[in-house]
Amino acid sequence: MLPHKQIELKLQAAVCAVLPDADVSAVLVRPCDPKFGDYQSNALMSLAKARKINPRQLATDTLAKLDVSDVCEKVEIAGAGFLNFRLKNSVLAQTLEAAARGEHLFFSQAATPKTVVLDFSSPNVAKPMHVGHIRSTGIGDALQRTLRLLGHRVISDNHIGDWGTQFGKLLLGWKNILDRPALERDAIAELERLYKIINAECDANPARLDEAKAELVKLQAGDAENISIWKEMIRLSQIQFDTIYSRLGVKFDHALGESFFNPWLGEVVNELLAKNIARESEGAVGVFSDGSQPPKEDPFLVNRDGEWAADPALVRKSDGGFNYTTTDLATVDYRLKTWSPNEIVYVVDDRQSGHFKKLFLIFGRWKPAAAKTTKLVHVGFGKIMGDDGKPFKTRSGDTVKLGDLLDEAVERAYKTVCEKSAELPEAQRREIARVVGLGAVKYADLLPNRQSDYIFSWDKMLALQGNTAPYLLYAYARIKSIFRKSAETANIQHPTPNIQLAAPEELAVARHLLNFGLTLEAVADEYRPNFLCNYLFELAVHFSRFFENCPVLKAEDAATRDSRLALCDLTARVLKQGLETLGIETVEQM
RNA sequence: GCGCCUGUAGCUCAGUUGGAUAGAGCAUCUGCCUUCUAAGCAGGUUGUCCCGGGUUCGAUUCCCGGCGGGCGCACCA
Repeated sequence: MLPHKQIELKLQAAVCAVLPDADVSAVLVRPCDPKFGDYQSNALMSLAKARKINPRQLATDTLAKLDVSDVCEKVEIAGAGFLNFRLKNSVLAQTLEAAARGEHLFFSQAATPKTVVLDFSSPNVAKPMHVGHIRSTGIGDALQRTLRLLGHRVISDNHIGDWGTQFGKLLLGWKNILDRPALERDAIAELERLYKIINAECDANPARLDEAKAELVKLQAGDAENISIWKEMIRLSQIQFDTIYSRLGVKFDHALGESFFNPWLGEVVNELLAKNIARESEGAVGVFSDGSQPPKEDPFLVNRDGEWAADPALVRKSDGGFNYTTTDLATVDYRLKTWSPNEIVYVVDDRQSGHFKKLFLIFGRWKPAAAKTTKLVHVGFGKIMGDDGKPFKTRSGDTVKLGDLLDEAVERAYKTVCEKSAELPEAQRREIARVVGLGAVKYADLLPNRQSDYIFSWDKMLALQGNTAPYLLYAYARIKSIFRKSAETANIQHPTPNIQLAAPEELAVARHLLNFGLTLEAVADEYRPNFLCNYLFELAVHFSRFFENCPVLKAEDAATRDSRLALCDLTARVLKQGLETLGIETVEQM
């Protein structure tokens, strides 16, 4: 067990001894400013506050019941009632030695593994994947990797947009103005062309719109020709998705598109009607407020000119068609029945938060028992903006295609690699550029707090200094370089390492390594990969200082050298594991 | 109009149960490559945490009211 966890458990026991009825689940030990110690707990102050007792007295009483002398120096009470813990140097070294023997990598498996359905990426058939998809795909994949690393069971499901009204227009276009050679050259571009032309025609000409609707009705009725064209459009789109996902290294367990849930939509609506959760209104069927919460917080109500008016979630249109709320409900039901998850997590643009609020409330009314055991979570994120502060577009004002974006990132990285490492063979420079370019895009997307919009900047993500993927990859490559040199040198052996921490730079790296697991847990709890980005950046900074100040291969003696080699190796392993968890590859040399 | 999100250094952004003197990168200035990769390191400068109240030992964080920005508001997803 990692030292901070030992301290935490003992502290909780001590608090129990002093305050037997206290809820100690919030009594936590967190890393803190090094001037105070390695770890700190401020939980006693809030406990004391709730009980109106003197916090310093509580700290003193707790400390009397607390014996952490096996792992810590003397515990200090500071300020209004902080407890400051400083690890014994020997404990730090032992923890690192255990890691060097492969017993752990500074994190542990979750005590109670969860089953989590992760819904992310969700591109649309017949449309190019664009820059917006990087967010859902990257964040979702990082969460998938983090949860799995911590021992949770993850079912990732790509809820592809393969059904809906747009297919009426696409079918009309396919039948009338399809350019076969163009389709073979670039299927998605051709499908996009069809859609744009027909869409414009429909806007201008109601008769054309009726034709499109007729094609859609035929498709929904199972017309053989329309079904086969529709399937072909899905197949062509899937090729595009697969190409992108393979470049990004993203994998899904399932890709159950919207159409998969078609058979159950009518049933869902009937059930909602039967249970009086939904009712008819203006020919459509919708779920309305049940008055269970104050109007201000009720998403089924909207205030118009001082009056509270209904703002229902429609589940069946007046023409008999279904809405995406219906599909999402059928999807929830399927997931419950198939995987019995503890959580279903949707990694979707924040703009859809209203939809999810309604969806989750309907779920609670529709499946009250399941709602007690399964938590639905919307992990939202902001938009990507251009440097003009407006949504990120190409110069000509089009959306930026994801494939083009990745190409450009790799190309820009290639130019830099050629400047910095001209001596490396061409193929290796290409490979470095691929890893650095893709890594830079992913890292830049994961670094900001997901809920805020961020400004997309080639220069920032590939500037190769500061908090960027290239900086982290560079730190990793520098470590690997030491080991290449070490292998070249005769007479150097690395037996079971005996870790000795003396220099402040060594201690800083060592302490930071110990917090890897805490960081992973925070990422999983809050669904925030940016915590891991910042952790890895700090690790790289600590390592770079160590690298500058502490010679490894030229250390004063063999014991120091071997200890430092072990520290290098552990740093490399955490960097690699951490980057991998963000979906970013590493290179041995750059 | 109503609701949701947001406002932190010149710029781009972090800020983990409310916690100690609010941090990083960029930019800018100054040093450091016959020594393991200088895509690096060391140091200097940088703040009305939008404004005003409230809660309390303590507020960038929580509550209320303003102001500014973004987004969403019945048959698209």
